[in-house]
Amino acid sequence: MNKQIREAVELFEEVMIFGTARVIRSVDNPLWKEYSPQQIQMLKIIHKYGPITSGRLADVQGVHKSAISNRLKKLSDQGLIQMVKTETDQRAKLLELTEEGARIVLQSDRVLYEYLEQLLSGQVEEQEVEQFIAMFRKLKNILRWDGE
Amino acid sequence: MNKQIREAVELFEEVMIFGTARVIRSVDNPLWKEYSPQQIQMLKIIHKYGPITSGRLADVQGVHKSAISNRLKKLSDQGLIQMVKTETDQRAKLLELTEEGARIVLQSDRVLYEYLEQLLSGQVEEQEVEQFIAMFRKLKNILRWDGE
DNA sequence: CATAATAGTTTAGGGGGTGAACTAAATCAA
DNA sequence: TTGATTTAGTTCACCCCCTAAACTATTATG
Repeated sequence: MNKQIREAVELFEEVMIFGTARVIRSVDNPLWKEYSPQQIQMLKIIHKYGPITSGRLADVQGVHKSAISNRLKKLSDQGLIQMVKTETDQRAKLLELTEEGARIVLQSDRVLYEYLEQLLSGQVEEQEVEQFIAMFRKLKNILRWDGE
Repeated sequence: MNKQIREAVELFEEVMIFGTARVIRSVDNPLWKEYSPQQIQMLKIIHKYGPITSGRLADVQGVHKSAISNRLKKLSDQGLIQMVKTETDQRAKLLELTEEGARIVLQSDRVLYEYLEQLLSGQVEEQEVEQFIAMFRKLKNILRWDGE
């Protein structure tokens, strides 16, 4: 089996699978202590895709509906998400962010931005950032989780 | 704030933080159903660094000793890990893989290899693999979790 | 109208993690 | 040497994540 590919696989595992978890744990910010990455992701998805149903959220996050149900309860208890009435389907619940929820999303963007900036400062060339973007765009497309 | 960096941060988040979890969940293989990524990682670390103590494992995996204790119990119950006597320090427990444990490590390498191969087949140029390796080597160094 | 499909919730069970309390062994120091 | 302190690991309480199956309520369909 191709030696080069072997190294790629190993790096993929070390950086993506094992490394990511460490990075997340090492971000030292109250916002990340208070909300899990999955909760933040849920807020971001709602922020981006406007009023959205639980079911759709489950598809986008790639988990079962029950996982969303659970998160929803926690986040709406904290006043970050609110329900909107649906005229059409009485079963569906449309979710949207409260102002506080939107604030958290913006704040979390800043936190990650600052963390990465500090992590990368002086380590990366302008040109490497371009390469990084190109490669990660590609990765995103390849991994293109089928749930769209 | 720099638009290019903003995109890099967003891609980092989408691919690394959110994407990785999806990839892991979507690997459809009995081995990955039976053992968690953290369990696999623990086996690999023991495989690579020979007889090793719990404490050292906690450092390498970047978690508390109690998390390791828990995993250790599960994995040794399944006969993948065994204890070696230490002559020097009676408190320390040196861990090593059983033959079955070593088998699992090799098998798990194959599973990931095959999964990625199938995922990337026809999507990636030879040259891109080189770029990928270069960039991930760099990422690995930058993220260089301090626990060595 | 009765049956089937769909949206969400709930519950049980297993994975991950932290932090503090606790045992036992090793070290240090008076 | 002995008493205090540090160190290696375990255990426990508590939280998050997830799946899968059972269950309600509403909508669609034959």
